[in-house]
Amino acid sequence: MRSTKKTDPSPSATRSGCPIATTLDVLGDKWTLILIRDMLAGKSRYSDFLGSPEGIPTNILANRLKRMEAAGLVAKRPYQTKPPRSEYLLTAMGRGLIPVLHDICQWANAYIPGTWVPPRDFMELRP
Amino acid sequence: MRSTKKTDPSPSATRSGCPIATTLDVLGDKWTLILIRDMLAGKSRYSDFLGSPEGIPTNILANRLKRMEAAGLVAKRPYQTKPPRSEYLLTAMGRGLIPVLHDICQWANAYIPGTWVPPRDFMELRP
DNA sequence: ACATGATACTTGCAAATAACAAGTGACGGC
DNA sequence: GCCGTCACTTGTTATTTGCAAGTATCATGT
Repeated sequence: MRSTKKTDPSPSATRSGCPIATTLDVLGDKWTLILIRDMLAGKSRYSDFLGSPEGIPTNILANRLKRMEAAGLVAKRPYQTKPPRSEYLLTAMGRGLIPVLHDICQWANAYIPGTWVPPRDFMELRP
Repeated sequence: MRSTKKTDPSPSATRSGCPIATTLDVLGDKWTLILIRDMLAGKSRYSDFLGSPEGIPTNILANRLKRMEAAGLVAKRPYQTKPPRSEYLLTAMGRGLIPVLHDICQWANAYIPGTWVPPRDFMELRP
């Protein structure tokens, strides 16, 4: 029998070898890229992510952090033990998405009126 | 009162003005970018999309085509009337996603082993 | 010592969404 | 008329999401 006890990190089955389909299997949802954006903007702690304007629910946040760790996008690193606390940092794989995020921003600014122009330091990030 | 009779094209509420969040509100799911990929590869008809290896369900396909049309990503154009048949073509907005798709392919090829290298003519597409 | 508060989660449950299977309507060919 | 194709729609069930509330671990104040 399958042991699906607590929060399941996710399916992790890929639908095809297509790079686009496989990528969507990893980050094809409404929250994962938001978290990567936050991490690129310097956020690293649970409460940081909760503070973002989109308002991610706590259970979704915990679940996404787990599956992002499982996927290799982020690394969880303890920064103190007394109350056990960790921070979540992007791996090279995670930072590799910077060009994708840049393109998305430019696309949104070009085609969706009302989208904010990102701060320069965000657009100057390099993998 | 709102008339939500048949297949609802979707929510269309944006969570914030962030270009990334707004973009995810439009195409942050597992199927929309797959359809855009297919259209860039020359597919334009309902049965074409059903034939892709990922196996999109028919109701999801109909729903996504509707919301993509509502979002301005695709245009539905009748190509015959006798049995009423239409094709779905990318708009400039839809083709504007080409750089995003290219970056995603390169990212997947770099970080996810086993992903196919896209055909050259796909990687040479320009918006 | 004990209550209060902060941080990082987990759990329960209702609502929304997705997947699967089957059905419908408009034709075209035989 | 009957069969098949294409483009959907309609049920029904399974999975995922969102919201509210609860829990565990410690720090700090009194």
